Amino acid sequence: MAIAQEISYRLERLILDGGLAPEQKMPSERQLATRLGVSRAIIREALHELQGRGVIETRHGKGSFVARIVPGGEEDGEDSPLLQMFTGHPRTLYDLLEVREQLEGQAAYLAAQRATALDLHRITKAYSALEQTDPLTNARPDHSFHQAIVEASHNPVLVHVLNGLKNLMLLTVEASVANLNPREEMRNKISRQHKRIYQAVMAGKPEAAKRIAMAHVRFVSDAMRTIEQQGTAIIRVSLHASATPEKPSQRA
Amino acid sequence: MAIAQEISYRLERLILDGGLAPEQKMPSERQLATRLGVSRAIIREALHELQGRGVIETRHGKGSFVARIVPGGEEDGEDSPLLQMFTGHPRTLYDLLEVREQLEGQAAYLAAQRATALDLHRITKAYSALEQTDPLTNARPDHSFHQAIVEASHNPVLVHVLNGLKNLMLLTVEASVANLNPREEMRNKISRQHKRIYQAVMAGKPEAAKRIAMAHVRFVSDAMRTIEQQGTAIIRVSLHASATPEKPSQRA
DNA sequence: ATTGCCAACTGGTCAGACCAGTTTTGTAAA
DNA sequence: TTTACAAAACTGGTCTGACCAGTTGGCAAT
Repeated sequence: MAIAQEISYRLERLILDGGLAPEQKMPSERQLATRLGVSRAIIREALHELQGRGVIETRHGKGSFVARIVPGGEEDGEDSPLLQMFTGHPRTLYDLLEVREQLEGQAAYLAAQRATALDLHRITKAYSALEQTDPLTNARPDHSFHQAIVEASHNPVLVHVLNGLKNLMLLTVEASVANLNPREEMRNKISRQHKRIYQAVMAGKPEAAKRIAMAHVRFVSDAMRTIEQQGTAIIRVSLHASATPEKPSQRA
Repeated sequence: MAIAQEISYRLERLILDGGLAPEQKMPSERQLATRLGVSRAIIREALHELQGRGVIETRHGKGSFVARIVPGGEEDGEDSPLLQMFTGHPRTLYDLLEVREQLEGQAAYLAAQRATALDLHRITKAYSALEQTDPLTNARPDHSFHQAIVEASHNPVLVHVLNGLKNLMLLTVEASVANLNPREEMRNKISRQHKRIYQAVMAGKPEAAKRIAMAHVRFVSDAMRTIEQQGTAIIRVSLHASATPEKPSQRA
């Protein structure tokens, strides 16, 4: 075992055995280094290990201190990184769409520019399915269509990011289709937008594709805003549900 | 927050977000140090933190690996097939910059539009620091400046996504500054671009800010392409591979 | 006594060196 | 040609000594 690990182990034992009480200040790094006969670098690595384990905390200029709450077991509570804020913050949805507008736009642009014959075939297939399906009952074709375009961009980063955003969106609100489609005119407009995106991509017109795709997302965003303001409750999903991490397998 | 903590945090996020799959080998300490522009000691401290947290394990002479069991109870999913290709695929870097171009542009747009007095103060502060620092020795001011603008967009999703992309980038190549700054004219151009971005945001000119910011990223991307084609040592692993276009990167 | 400054702590970061395992590789021997 | 082995060329592990950056306490000037 490396010296650093050994020392971190010894210190942890010392703390857990009560040799060092919570809140208590530990010896300085230089002292520890001298007493234990190792370099300060090693001490620092050991301390960082304890820090990562939550056993101590360190304050610049002051020293290291035994943490108040020394975990008896192992793992403690769960961390909810940042996606917590996405809970119940409707505004986040629009932030999301704001970003999506850009990325979908770029995806359409690149797709129109780079799509191979195979890509075009896939897109056509997805588009047909979209046309022939009743959007009220099934939101998947909509997703598939957009996804096909994104993948035709041949930019794996773009695919990855948009996929992440879509997953995020599912946590906040059900896909736009669920909210918008029930409205007749909305459905028509969206349908027409899809058609124009499709045509632009197939015709290899990047600028047009981008413009239309952006307008599409923007339209959806605005529409949802309007709906929300009208008091009509947007269908939101509770994020506790989960348990169904269905993942559309995409391969590039 | 100390740099070591910051790095350990970013790496952990990267792992949790699926950027690095379990069992996968992380870049070597020396590589990370170079790419992140910090000393190896810092990298080691950060890695020890992750080690203490059980996120990675390290084997002498072999390297550090993402632990099989990552989180304390999160999704265990085995899917993260995408960022695998980031290893040794330079092209991905440009895909990344392609996406960043859009998002940084939008961030600048929104910042120019929404920045509060406090935001402007922060941006100014970051910009001053950027001006007064020797970019050769420190890439942080550059990051801080861009970050300040992104945050001024008041779009948490944008902040989140761009942060993720930045983390991804540091796995591939060190921040542009390290590669570009050594070249006198590059440094001047970039410096001028920063100035123009700064001015546009401060003046509240969204369109201009967007245009300039996008051009900035595009410029960096193009510059790196040029450098790479010139064979001038861009910070990256040299590939001895002769005639093997498809390299079956095995992981196990 | 109050103020203010400096010295002596503390942790934070860096650079370069060298040791110790592991893997690749080039070459000499079979 | 194939095999074997030793030298490179990786990887992480440790050390040293320096300097930067917050914190604190004491001492001097007011």
